[in-house]
Amino acid sequence: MNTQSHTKSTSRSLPIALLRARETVMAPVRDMLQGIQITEQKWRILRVLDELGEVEQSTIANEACLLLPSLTRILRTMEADGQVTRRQDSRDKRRTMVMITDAGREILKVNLATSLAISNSIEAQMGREKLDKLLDLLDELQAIKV
Amino acid sequence: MNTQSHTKSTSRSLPIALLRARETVMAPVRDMLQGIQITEQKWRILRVLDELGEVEQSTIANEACLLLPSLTRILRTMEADGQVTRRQDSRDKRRTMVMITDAGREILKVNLATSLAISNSIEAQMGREKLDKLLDLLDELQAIKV
DNA sequence: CCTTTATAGTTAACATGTTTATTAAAATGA
DNA sequence: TCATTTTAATAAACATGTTAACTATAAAGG
Repeated sequence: MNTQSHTKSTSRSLPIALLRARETVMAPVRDMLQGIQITEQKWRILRVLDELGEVEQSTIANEACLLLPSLTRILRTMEADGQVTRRQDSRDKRRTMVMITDAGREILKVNLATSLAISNSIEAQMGREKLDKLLDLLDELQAIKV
Repeated sequence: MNTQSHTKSTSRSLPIALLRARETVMAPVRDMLQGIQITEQKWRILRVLDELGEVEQSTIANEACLLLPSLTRILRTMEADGQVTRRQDSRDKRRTMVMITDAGREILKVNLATSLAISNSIEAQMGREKLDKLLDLLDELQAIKV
């Protein structure tokens, strides 16, 4: 008898189930992004910036679910590659405001159709209702305090 | 109007929802593991090995949702730290068979109560029914082909 | 004011994620 | 049986994840 015979087996483990589900969803997205030398993280950042406009880095970190140290590095290369601009906030000099560039928006534009096709494929296979239910449950899970 | 005004906003993005939910679930697990110098990945590997016995690396990778190159590195340090043993399979010399050691099992044993408490806390807040529903939906999502 | 505390971001160090290439061994098939 | 293909694992290179320590600035409280 193993150590975790009193615990739930890994087959119904929530962390692993979340990881597996994410792999399934992200696989085609990564395929899409690989052709244009953009990582999954940079894609999320571009989407957040396109949606929210000029925001500080902490906001990006929160929205795109990235830690600040990672974000610092990623934005450095994105700025060097001309996908975003950064400037110090004049009122609060601790803050760095980040904005998407035309080149950054172009990346979103070019991949919009593929991105939509992926979403639609998932919805077609899962069904809109189940997908909504899943998103609701994930929201609820994310909101709890353990 | 932004580029993705025709797309779903990041707020109902499945990839980010999965990521956020995972962060919530893993935060207390990481707290638990940090005290004993074990990463989340090593914890998953120990659980899989305890559950399945001696298995080849590909099986671990599949069960613990890790890529083989990562696993190669992680097992190297786990073997050095005496948490697992590795041996070449005699029939198929390509395979490496991995087994948990007593020291590895001890790590599971020591953290069993905390691990259970975390699971119970999540279940208490979400409810068993919703949690099962969520696991079902995640299983279903993971099974689709995009 | 001035000290204390909190916040935004960066840096450093190490672990893992991810892709591509490579090696060795096993399976396939003419 | 031998060339071809597939599989298991590793290596290398670069990006990100994660924690701890640190800097600069702002906010709070006396």
